[in-house]
Amino acid sequence: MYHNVYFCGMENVCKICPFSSKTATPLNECDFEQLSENHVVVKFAKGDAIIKQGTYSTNVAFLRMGLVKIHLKGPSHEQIVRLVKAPAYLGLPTTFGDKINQYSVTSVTNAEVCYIDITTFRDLLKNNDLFSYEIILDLCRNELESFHRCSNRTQKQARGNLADVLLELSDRIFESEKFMLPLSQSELGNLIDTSRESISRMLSEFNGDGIIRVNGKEIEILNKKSLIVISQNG
Amino acid sequence: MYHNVYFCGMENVCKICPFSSKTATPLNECDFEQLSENHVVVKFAKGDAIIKQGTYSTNVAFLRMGLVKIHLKGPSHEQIVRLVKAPAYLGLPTTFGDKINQYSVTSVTNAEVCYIDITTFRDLLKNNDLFSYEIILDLCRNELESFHRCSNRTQKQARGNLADVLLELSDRIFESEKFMLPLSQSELGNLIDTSRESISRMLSEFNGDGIIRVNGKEIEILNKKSLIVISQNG
DNA sequence: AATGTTTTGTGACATGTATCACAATGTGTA
DNA sequence: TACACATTGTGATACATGTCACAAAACATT
Repeated sequence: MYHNVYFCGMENVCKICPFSSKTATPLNECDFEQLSENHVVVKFAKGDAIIKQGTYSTNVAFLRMGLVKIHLKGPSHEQIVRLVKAPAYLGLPTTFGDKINQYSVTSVTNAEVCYIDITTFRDLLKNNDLFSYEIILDLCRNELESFHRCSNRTQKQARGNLADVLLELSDRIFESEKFMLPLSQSELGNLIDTSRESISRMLSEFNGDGIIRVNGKEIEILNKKSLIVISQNG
Repeated sequence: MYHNVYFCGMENVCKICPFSSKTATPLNECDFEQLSENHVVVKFAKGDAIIKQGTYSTNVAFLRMGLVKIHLKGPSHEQIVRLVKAPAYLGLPTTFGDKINQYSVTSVTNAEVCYIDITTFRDLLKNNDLFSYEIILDLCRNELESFHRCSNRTQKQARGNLADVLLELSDRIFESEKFMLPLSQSELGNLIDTSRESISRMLSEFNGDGIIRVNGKEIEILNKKSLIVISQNG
């Protein structure tokens, strides 16, 4: 675990803007200056805790690089609620809520997080309509995603959910048919609400059926269509 | 099903403000005038569809009175993702997203909804920092709630989830130990991801154990402590 | 290389709950 | 009042998946 903290110069601040790649928010001169003076970048190694449930937080965290998992203590075990890929803001509910982190965020790959002073962030929201609008857009997208995820997870059975995750990793996270599993099998279990053993059995099954090829942590999707079918059959 | 549409005069507009009862947003004179000219109130009877998944929407809906359910088509059946009590905005993700409603909203009691023209609403956001801030706060709260709900629903078994819902109805929705179930048993099943039959059996069980008293749709909570224990045991 | 620790594979078994079936009861409507 | 239709109660059965147990493999550390 290493923390490499450094202050950003102007040349790095721009990395904050493309928060939503589709509709990047232009910041004006003044905004730039404010930001460059009030934020700090921290590097995290794979597995490091970026945000810890229950702790106090006074900064806004912007994930500028890497992949992280959002997880929280459930009634019976730790639950991973989603994977988040840079660029994205982390822990906004804490920023606008009671300042106590309601969930943990842990890096799944090496990651870089940019911390912005909370008052600077709020001023930015106040003075930059487009910026607030972006934040609202993002929160709305998350809400929809939560709804869909919730209805999927609870209605499908384990095979379907695992197929979903494999497709998500391939399509959205790594954008490749072949990738290294960023999570252990028990983490995958926590993500789709099933046991470690079931994950192991299902991966073997998919492998045996020629749908994927498993080689250690390396996964190659051989038959995407089958995966989609599995993911759709309840 | 009856629709009683009427335009609001100034005296009604104020009902829009207490969107978050804790931190009501003060609107200035100008805002008031804009709003009173650009919104319409519609009454819905119990069971009416307020928003229908898949339809196009150009208005912001503000639930000023009543109780509604948010539900969407899941892979195997309709799923109720949450109950929402007035006052609250409905369908914000649609407002800020692609204008196609991603979920349905149906009234569970009689309800009154105030429709605000979308551009008026956006202008309001632009010109009123506090207002945008309220919206962001609300969305953040929803995100947290979604996370917790998701981890509860998937980790607890049916008894625990039913206990949860009964407690929520008593504490948050009706604020009374005794209330009429606003949903049928199959709707309750869709809410906590279990079958209609299981709901029936569990209600009988709770009734037999003296934890609640069931009389038709009327429920009285006799032993809240037991319900809490049940809700916490996975 | 040797050793301890974490992760993975797989069998046997227990169990919560979905599903089917059908009766009973409640509710709205002509 | 009567009839159709939706809701609820309850038994019998099936099955997906959690849990336990233990071996094999992978990985890290000295």
